[in-house]
Formats: sequence, structure tokens, C-alpha cells
Amino acid sequence: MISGLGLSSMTVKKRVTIRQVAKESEVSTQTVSRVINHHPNVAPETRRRVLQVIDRLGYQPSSIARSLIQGYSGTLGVVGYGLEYFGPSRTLSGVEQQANELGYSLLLSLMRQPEKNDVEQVLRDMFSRYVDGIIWAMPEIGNNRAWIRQGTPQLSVPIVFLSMQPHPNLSVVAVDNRRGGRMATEHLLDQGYQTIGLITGPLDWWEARQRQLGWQDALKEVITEDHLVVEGDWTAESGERGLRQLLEQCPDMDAVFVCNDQMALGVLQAARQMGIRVPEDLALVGFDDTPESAYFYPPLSTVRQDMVELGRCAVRELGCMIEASQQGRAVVESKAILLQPQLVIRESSVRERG
Amino acid sequence: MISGLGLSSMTVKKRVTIRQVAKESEVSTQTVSRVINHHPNVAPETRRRVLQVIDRLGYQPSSIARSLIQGYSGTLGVVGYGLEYFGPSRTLSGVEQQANELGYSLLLSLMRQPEKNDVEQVLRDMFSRYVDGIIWAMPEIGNNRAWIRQGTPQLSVPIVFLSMQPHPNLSVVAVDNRRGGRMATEHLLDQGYQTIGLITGPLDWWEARQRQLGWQDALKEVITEDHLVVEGDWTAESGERGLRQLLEQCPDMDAVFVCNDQMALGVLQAARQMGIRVPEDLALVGFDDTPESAYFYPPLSTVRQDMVELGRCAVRELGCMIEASQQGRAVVESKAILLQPQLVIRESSVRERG
DNA sequence: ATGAAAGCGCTAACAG
DNA sequence: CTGTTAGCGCTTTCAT
Repeated sequence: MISGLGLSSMTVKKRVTIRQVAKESEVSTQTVSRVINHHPNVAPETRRRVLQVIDRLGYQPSSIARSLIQGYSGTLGVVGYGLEYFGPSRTLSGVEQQANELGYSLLLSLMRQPEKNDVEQVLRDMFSRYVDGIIWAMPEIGNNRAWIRQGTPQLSVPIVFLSMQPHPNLSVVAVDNRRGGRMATEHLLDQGYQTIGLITGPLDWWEARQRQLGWQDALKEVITEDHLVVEGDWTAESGERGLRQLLEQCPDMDAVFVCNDQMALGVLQAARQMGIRVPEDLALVGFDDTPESAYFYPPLSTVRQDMVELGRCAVRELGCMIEASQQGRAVVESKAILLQPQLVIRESSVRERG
Repeated sequence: MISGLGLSSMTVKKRVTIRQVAKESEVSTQTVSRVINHHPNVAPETRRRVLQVIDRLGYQPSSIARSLIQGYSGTLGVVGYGLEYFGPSRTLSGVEQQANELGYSLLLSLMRQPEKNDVEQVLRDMFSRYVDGIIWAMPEIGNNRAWIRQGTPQLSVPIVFLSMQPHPNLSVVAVDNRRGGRMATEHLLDQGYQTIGLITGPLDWWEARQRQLGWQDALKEVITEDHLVVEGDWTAESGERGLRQLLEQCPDMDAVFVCNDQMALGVLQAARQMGIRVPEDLALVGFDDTPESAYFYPPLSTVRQDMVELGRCAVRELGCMIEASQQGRAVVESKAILLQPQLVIRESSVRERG
């Protein structure tokens, strides 16, 4: 039986190798290698000839073969989560921008269940692909950082963690959520509001807890006023529920710090339905500053965090670590970088001056 | 000066190779290879012993070496754009989900300037990394598809294109934007609205043009009513401007089909500022169905497109093509898949029944 | 300035 | 069931 003949004699494009180029140029593979790597020690005439053949044959060096030899791949592993949300997708965008500028490719891996212990699997896979470093862009949720204590030592690539609790011996880049929470709350106090409620994100998120702490900082309360706090889940719907619950628990509340803009949108809707005017009866500050926030009704005051910059910053850090480790400096001092958020004041929190 | 000594004597982890495992297990590398690849022909006892050594040494097969031999890498290249927008980031999420389920890793490359001709560069790079296939998840803008005519032939990997004009010999997956546009407009007509304006996306986007065509389909107008159309740029701000301009051009307009939800949000704000009631004076239908849309004031009727499914679908397609091409069937019939959008009716387009 | 040899870590193709 | 021999495509010595 003759199989695979006939039509399949179509050009099944074989990869052009350095050897073919060498043969056609009548030089050794070595010289070709020197040409494509821009080594100085090649006669101009030779270089010209080789380049010409490369062009004619459409030769493309194999990154794979290179990686195998050199032990690294010019690739960064990115472990992400929740790409459907505003923050994470901006972050990834920043990561990609900076990686691109630094000449790195990206190997992307998204996690679905934040808790589950696919960690080892993912890390192993990236390692087996010779990534030069890893961006851990998954929020700290529950104790999904537990693996770090055991796992880190055997990891031979630099890692930068995003949005997590700074940790000795770990490189971390995060937004100063606590400060952001405080800024939001202090702003409300400045505006003369008295009783400031809080709708948090899911409290197993580190970032959510930090924002809550900021709120507490501003209120200078030692005792947490439980009836002023409701836990949300980042969705508009939970914001809506949150406001109702909060007002039940504390009818004289006149302002709320809502821990993201999407929940704030839900609050806005609930307020409307309940006949509560914003900001006259109830002031609101959100967190994120999504592109939509300025178009809410009323336009939402919020805390802007530059997630793109967060991603860029992380990659820059990682770049340094990689460079250092490739130059043999095995131990790089790891540091924590806190990016400062920015208060954006719009109508939802500004009381009309009489 | 002694540099890099002292502490840096820390274990600079060498990669564990199959050879070491073989030696320690007292078998050949071949047998180890068989074990890690789950080949049947290994004595249970041998397998046990090898696995044990693997575990003890923490051995991890090198994907890179494998790729070099086999000529493919278990990786899909993804070329994306505009990750900061709702649609694209959902799409990527879908791509990742399905890729993960099919056992592929993702090599991500984002483009910044949709027009610029980095195409060759990106493609070359992916090719040099032995990607098994490519998802071209960049919207068709301007003539950024021009390269296809020249470039495709020398590409030896399957490609699936997202959100572009179906094309003979190309695999394309897209949402039926035209149908969506028609559905939105027909719904407005059904509700008794008479003069239906249009705020489009940037008209160099194929998707934007399709939605416009849908609107025209519904109006059954041969002559395009230019004064009923304004071109936006997907931002809320452009929606705001768009409404003002539209009303100037055509004061008796009583409904608008706005080509994405973000612009619709801008329209909503403009309407409020101008004292126009929605939907009493002006009805609105958007496009996308973002999570926020249901929380706009009033809640926004819109055309939902399932971008996650779009991404998944594309990867499934690509998976088939890859399989086919690896089995030697060089030419795979390429098809176009159109996903159907869905009309979501909320308050912004429903006229109160008297 | 150029080339020859060795080998990165693994698997394919054949032996036994 | 197991081992041997090649060699994927390239770079790294080390010669010349």
C-alpha cells in the first residue's frame, strides 16, 4: 500500500537550517552563526554573501535550538488570573508592553480556580520551557501563596510577584491599596461626611483587606464598627445588595467607600431605586477608575490605580533580576515596590457648597 | 577584589537530565524516556524504580529538547490587540481556556499600532519558536490584512483569524456583527420608533462597518441617510459627542443604535445633560453587553456577543487544523464560522405601554 | 577571519 | 521488554 503519496507530494516545507545556508554560501556553519549573531569577526564580503543566501532561502534561526544550548529562551512566564476584570487585563497589557520593549516573549498561563494547587504544574511547565523569569500576576487570595514557603527554594528562575503582601526575600510589586483606602475615606471626612460605610471586596483577597485597613486608618477607630461594613464580591450586583444591607444596619450613614468601581455602579443604581440622592444624601468613592467611571450618574469619585504601570514595573524588576542572575550574582536583593494610587474627585463625593 | 563569592556559593542548580536519571536507575536513557512518555513497553518494576529516581532527583523533562526533535512545541501563538477593551480581553480569556483544555501553552504577542507592519517580525518569531498554530486575534482595521495575500503561502503553520471578513482559503471565526446590527435596529422599529440614528465604531474596523450594514439592512434604505450617522471611536466620550451631533443634524430622531456599550454610556450621559428622557424621548440599543450595561441608568438594551466562546471556538478550529496537518493531510479545508449574537432587551429601548 | 569537533537534552529507529 | 546509534539546529570551545 502506497500511502501519503500523490497530492501530499506538495511542498511540505522543510525548515531551512543553518547547514543549508552554510553549504550554499560555501562557508562553515560557524561563519553563518557569526553572521546572524552580528559577531565582528566576519569579512564584509563573506557576510554579504551569507546574508544574501539567508535571504534567498528564507532562513530563520531556530530559537528552540538556541534555547537548548544556552539554557534560556528570551521568554517570560506570566501567570495570570481574572482576565475578564479591568485590573488584571490592564496589568497584562503593561506586562506585555514592557516585555516587548525589553525583547522578551511571553508564555501565558491563566489560572481559573485561585485556590487550586496547579501551581506546581504550571511552574514545572514554564521551567521545562526554559523561561528566563516569571511574573506571578495572580492576586493573593486565600492562602494561595502557601506554596511559596515550600516551593521557592527549588525554583531556579527569578520571580516577581504582583499585588501581594510584601515578604522578605521576595520581589513584590503592588499598589498601595491601604493608602488608597485611607485617601478615599479621608476625602469623605474632609467633605464633612460623618458616618462612612464600607463595601469591601472579597476579604480573602489581600488587596481587599488592605483597602479596608485604609478605611480604618482614616476613621482612627480601634474598634471595628462591624455594622458599617459589608463584604462584596467585586460585582455591581453585590454593590447593590451591599448598600441595602448597610442602610438597614445603619440608617444614618451618609457616605460609603466602595472598594471598586463596578460595585459602586451597583450602589448608584440601588440608591436611585431607593430615592437616595448622590451626593446630597449619600456620598460615594470607588476604587480603580475605569474608563466608564467618569460617565456614571453622577460621575464617580474614585481612587485611580495605574495597573499598566504595575505590569511594566514588574517586568522591569524581573529584567534586572534576570540580568543579575545570568551574570552569576546568584542572590539578588529582593525588594518590594509600592505604587501610589491617586484620588480622582468627581461629583459623587462633593457636597454642594451652600 | 573578590566578587560574587561568599554567599553566592549557593547551589546554582544545574538542570537534571534524563541521563542522570538513567544512570541512577541503572537503565538506558531510552527506558527513562519510555517511562516519562507512558509507553507501554516497560516492566512495572523498572517503571517503579525509574519513577522513584525521577522523583528523588526532581527531574523535569525539557520541552525545549523535545520540540527540537519533534518539530513542534505544544504551543499556540496568539497575536492580540487592544487588551484594555472588553471584547479582546474576553476573547483572550476564551482562547486560554480552550488551549488549556486541549493541552496547549500560549505564546502571547500584542500589537500596538494596528497598521504597522511588524507582522512579519511577529510571525517569524513565533515560527522560530515552533508554534503549532497561530490565533490571529487582531481586529481587521484599515488594510492590516494586506500581508495575507503575499505572506500566507510561506507560512507553514495553520492560522485561524478572528473577527475578520471571511476569505476563501482562510479559517475565520467571527461574530455575525451585521446580523447583530440588524437585530438591534429591528427591535427599535418593533417598539414603534421611527427615526433611528446610528453611532458607529471607527469605520476602518471591519466589525464597525458590519454593524452599520446591519442597521442599513433593517432600515431597508437604499440611500444611506448620512445625517443619521455619526462615526465614533468606541469611547464613551465619542458617544457623548455623537449624540449631540446627531440631534443637531436630525432633531426628530427618536432612537439610536450605538455600536458599543461604552459609547452608549456616553450617550446616556449626554441625554441626561440635555434633558432628554430615555427611553421616552429617545430609545437606545448598544452592542457588547458588558457586565456594567445592566446597571446603567436606565439599564441598557444591547446585543450580546459571547467573546469567550469566540476565543474557544477559534482554538478548537485551530486544534483540528493542527491535528490534520500533523497527520499529513497538508491541505485542510478552511471554513468560516459565524457566531450568532443575541439581543438583550432592557429598559433603554422599551416604550412604556400607555 | 574561518573551520572542526563536541554536545545541549531528548527521541526515533532499529536492533537484540 | 531493553539498549544502541543517530541526530534535531544550533553554539561553544579550540584550532588554524
